[in-house]
Amino acid sequence: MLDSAHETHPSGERRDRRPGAETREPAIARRHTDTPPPIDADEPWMRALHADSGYLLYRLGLRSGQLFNTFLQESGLRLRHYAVLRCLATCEGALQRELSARLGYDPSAIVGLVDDLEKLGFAERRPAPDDRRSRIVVLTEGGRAFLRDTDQAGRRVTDELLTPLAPAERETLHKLLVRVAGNGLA
Amino acid sequence: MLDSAHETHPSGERRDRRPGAETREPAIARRHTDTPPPIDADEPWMRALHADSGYLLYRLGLRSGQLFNTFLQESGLRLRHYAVLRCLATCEGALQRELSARLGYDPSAIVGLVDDLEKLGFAERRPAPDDRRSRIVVLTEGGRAFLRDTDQAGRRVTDELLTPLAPAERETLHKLLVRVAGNGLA
DNA sequence: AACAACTGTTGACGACACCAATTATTGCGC
DNA sequence: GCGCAATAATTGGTGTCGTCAACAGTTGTT
Repeated sequence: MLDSAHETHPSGERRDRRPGAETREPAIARRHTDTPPPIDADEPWMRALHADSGYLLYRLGLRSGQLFNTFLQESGLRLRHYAVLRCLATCEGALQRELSARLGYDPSAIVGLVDDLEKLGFAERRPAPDDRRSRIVVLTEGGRAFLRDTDQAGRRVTDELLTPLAPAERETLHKLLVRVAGNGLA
Repeated sequence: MLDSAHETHPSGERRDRRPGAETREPAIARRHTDTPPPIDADEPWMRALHADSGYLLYRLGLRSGQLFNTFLQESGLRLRHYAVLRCLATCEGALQRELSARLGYDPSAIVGLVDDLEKLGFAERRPAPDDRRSRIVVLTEGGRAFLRDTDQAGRRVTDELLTPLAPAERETLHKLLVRVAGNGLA
């Protein structure tokens, strides 16, 4: 699975982007006379949005999510299910409240996710002995097997995303991302 | 308008995350006996998902988008409107088709976005003289004024997001993000 | 016993990515 | 010139997702 996660753009005419020499190619939309070209690239507010790390992060996050989902689609899961599974794998049994806090998902979202995972036999809810409100969610053997089987393919997703980066650069990027994520959710 | 783009979390009880010492705090969900702790942190598939740059990117992108939207919310716009505006500011008149390609949004999404911008008087559609199918979208004076007025606040969004990073690190991160984004959309 | 706080749960709403279909128009081949 | 594939903008529908409000069962406190 997940060999060619490339056909994201069925019609390959989406990538007419040149790295350098941006912000200038009227070429086609250049003849609606009325307004004289008031483009002053000097004006700071006229910079491209892609020059903004925040927006870049936003777009890249989207692409990353899509990539993860295409990788997971044959298993019937989606990224958020996978996140729950991975979380369960490390904390070994967690209240839904904890999952919600750790993953940054709304408590109501956890319900559906755990429902699905239970239906697939990847996790199950158990009563918490000391608090009858809570349910403890644990990974089943099936869930463990799934994680084991898909681990390698999962790594390939990030590999694919970071293709243009050398290993050392990926490390740098990762450290920076961790720093950025650090103060808020994780 | 739009001075303090900070009151992002009305109820400040969402960020109980500590930067260091993650992945270990059973503390509460630690007593559902049945399963013996089969946690082998050695097992590679048991690493936390947050150790994955791809997932980190996904979460950070989400946070970035939220931050942008709270910054824009008083103006009635959302991030995607803002992206269109900024795109128009640099290319000065673009077919909707071009906006779609540049921003990576579906053509059908552009329609609604430009509709909204037109309603707010920030942009307008003009007929393309050589192709009556196309409409050329141009920034109005109002749109230019809006960009001028909100520019500083816009920068503050990225500043806020990258708080934990020193200026040099932000530069590094930005360069890496550009590289990653480079091969696909922008 | 009464009351506030909390857990899981359901429901609704809006934003958004995605895809299919439609209309008006263009360009091309015959 | 006439049909016909391709294209720009548009509409509509579907599914995921983030967010909030409300609710029931349960806990802890007073």
